[in-house]
Amino acid sequence: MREVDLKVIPRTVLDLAAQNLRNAILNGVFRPGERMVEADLCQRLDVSRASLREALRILAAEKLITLVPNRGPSVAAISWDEAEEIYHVRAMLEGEAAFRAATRLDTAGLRAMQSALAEFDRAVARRDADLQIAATGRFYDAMLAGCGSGIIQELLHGLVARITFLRARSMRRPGRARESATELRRLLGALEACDARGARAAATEHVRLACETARTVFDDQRAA
Amino acid sequence: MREVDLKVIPRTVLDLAAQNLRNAILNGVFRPGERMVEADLCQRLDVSRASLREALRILAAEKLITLVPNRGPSVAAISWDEAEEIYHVRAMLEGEAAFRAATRLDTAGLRAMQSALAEFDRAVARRDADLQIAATGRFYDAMLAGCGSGIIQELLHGLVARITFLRARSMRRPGRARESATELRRLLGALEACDARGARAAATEHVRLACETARTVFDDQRAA
DNA sequence: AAAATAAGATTGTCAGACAATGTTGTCAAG
DNA sequence: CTTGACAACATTGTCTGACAATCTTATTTT
Repeated sequence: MREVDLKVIPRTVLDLAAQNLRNAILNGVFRPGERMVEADLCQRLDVSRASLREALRILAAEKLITLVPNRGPSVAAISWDEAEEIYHVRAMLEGEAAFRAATRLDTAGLRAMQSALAEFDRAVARRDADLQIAATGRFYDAMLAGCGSGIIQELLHGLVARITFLRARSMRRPGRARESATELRRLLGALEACDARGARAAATEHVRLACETARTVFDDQRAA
Repeated sequence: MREVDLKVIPRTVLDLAAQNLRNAILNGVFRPGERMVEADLCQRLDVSRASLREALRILAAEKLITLVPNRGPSVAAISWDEAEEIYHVRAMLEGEAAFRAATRLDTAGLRAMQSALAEFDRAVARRDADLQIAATGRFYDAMLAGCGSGIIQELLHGLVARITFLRARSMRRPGRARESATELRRLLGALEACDARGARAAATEHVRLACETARTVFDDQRAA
């Protein structure tokens, strides 16, 4: 018998509000830098101000919004320098995660990555950028889950969330998706071969290229 | 004329409450795993429940406390595996920070590190573990401030806070302080010589040794 | 002793209030 | 016409009080 997580996470109003807000921000419902008004959010999310403010604290901790006393919340606006730093650290951490995953990933983990990659390919064929992002997410989640470090997993999750914006735009860049697929395939290949160093190299290289693409995306957007 | 940060940070009740709680936890006023009662904290901190709960969200985001719905807050209890992961990631990030600092640190930064190290020596002579911790903190803060990556700085700050407990105990370990001083001196030497690789090596090695000491400390404490 | 139950404690959530602070628009002076 | 002062308005910071949902503990029953 398989142990499926029975512990049902109690979904509090607050959690839901935070989740909804998070999604809204990640999906670009609010524009970076845009100010948010508590009363307004309360109405839209249908929660009390007390609960909303707790939710805001959560998002602020995730750096998805900025909370300045007496000025209220605003959607976090990231500078390129900051984004670049994130990509850099991400490269390090993801490289390390890949390195570790190479010797720790079990069959189930590998299969999950393979299936995510297959889905990515389908998404590329269909030119569905959102699905591509989702598939990449699953691909990495599988790897991180099997890398043996909850801390790395946790840090990466936080960092990646902060550059979702750029990732989404990057995927829409012509040619980037196919390029990305090649890189992921190389990473997965290294993992399957238990080639830790190769996996690290593939992972860091992938992030490096993603960073380059993000750079042009960032500039383009700035122009507009 | 020197630019001193004029921007006075508005100190809200909530910030103060969070700060006080944070200090209390880091200083071991509460024991790991101990449950906290909101009403109780409200009285002690003299804030309303609404404000307190926001403060709790902040600490939860910092992983200093755990918040389980319907069960309230409890002081975070860390397992050795988790602590080891933190040390490992910390080694990576601090190594990278040192590497970058080697070519970016200015004279003022170096002087700050030197002065922190001097203070550390005095603390060692006096066998004042708390002062040692504080001096190490200043030492690293100076390095991180000059490493050119706010992200690394931010991540390290969060990680280190989660192992304060172990660090404090480790410093009290006979011989560890002096050993630590030697390692820091080596790191600073590399930075002064702009030897990036040497700096990285020194930094990671320092963390590695700290991790080993922490390990024995953790076990000892477990026995009691 | 184990299970069921009741009483008490604690949290989740809301509504409403008010002072402090920030924002905006108006108007007069330079 | 810009600049500054000032009033009017909007928004946030914080508190109080409340009540149902949930957890914990003590008590009773089997």
